[in-house]
Amino acid sequence: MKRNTWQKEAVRSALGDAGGFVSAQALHASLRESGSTIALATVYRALTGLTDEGEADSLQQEGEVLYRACTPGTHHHHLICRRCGTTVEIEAQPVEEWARRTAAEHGFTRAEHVVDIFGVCARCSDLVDRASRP
Amino acid sequence: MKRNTWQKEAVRSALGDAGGFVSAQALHASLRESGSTIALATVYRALTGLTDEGEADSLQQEGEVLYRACTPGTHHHHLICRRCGTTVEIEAQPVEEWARRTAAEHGFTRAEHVVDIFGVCARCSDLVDRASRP
DNA sequence: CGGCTTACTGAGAACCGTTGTCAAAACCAT
DNA sequence: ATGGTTTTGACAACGGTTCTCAGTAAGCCG
Ligand SMILES: [Zn+2]
Ligand SMILES: [Zn+2]
Ligand SMILES: [Zn+2]
Ligand SMILES: [Zn+2]
Repeated sequence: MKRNTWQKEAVRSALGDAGGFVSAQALHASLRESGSTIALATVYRALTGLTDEGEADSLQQEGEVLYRACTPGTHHHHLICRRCGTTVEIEAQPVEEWARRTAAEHGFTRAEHVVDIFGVCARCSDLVDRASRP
Repeated sequence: MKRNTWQKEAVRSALGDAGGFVSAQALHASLRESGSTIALATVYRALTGLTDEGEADSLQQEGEVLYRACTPGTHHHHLICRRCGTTVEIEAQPVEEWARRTAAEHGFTRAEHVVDIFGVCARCSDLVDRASRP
């Protein structure tokens, strides 16, 4: 039987607070900073669990896996700030259809797709602009 | 000054022969099998170089980076067989526009996008079907 | 051609994110 | 409370990639 522990809850909650995509290590660090004694391996295990249960999405960037608390049960994509990780969930029916059609046209079966947009969010763009101007 | 070595040429050629996405380690293994004495680190260095010069595309899958010799100078996406790595380059103007518009709508700047379709190619689908049928 | 500079290579160590191991802790049905 | 079982924490191990550095060899110049 699956058990509930404060560690799992702490990870779920910290992931929610993060707002955007974060790495397991970053999440672990922020938990420790707020006084938690949770172990790194436990954070990894909790994140894997959340992902399996559909409560979190994950993606790979620069050799590490990033996680985010996402709306469960919905197929969606992401618009992610490269600077601060802030993320917007986006749906795009046209893209879904295009993907399905393209795969079929080339005889591919069991097709999945990866569609993500990386950019610099409004707030971060602002900060960059300000910094580069005297 | 940049120099030409048989090692770089060997990697370029092997990558071309591969046809689809392959890992640095797989490429190294296949080079050794065909008698080459090239070192693994050199394969990594050559692939990094080819990627920087736009002669190869790369993507991450399951914790490793895969490379492919791609049409240089063109923006395109990929339809990739999960089983054999066979890859088709695809262009999708509607998706390009959608990505640009979506980023702009949310105030994101310097937007890039990742759009790839993973599936099982016709040949591999065939093999799977045959195998699962008596 | 032969020498010289300097980029490149090979071998292995180091690195880093992640997963495995196992004894100790803690959850929870009874 | 008790006991069977899951989960945790500390640390070792792992796998892909990068770094280090001494030795090799491109390619320029005479
Ligand atoms: Zn931002
Ligand atoms: Zn989709
Ligand atoms: Zn295939
Ligand atoms: Zn595109």
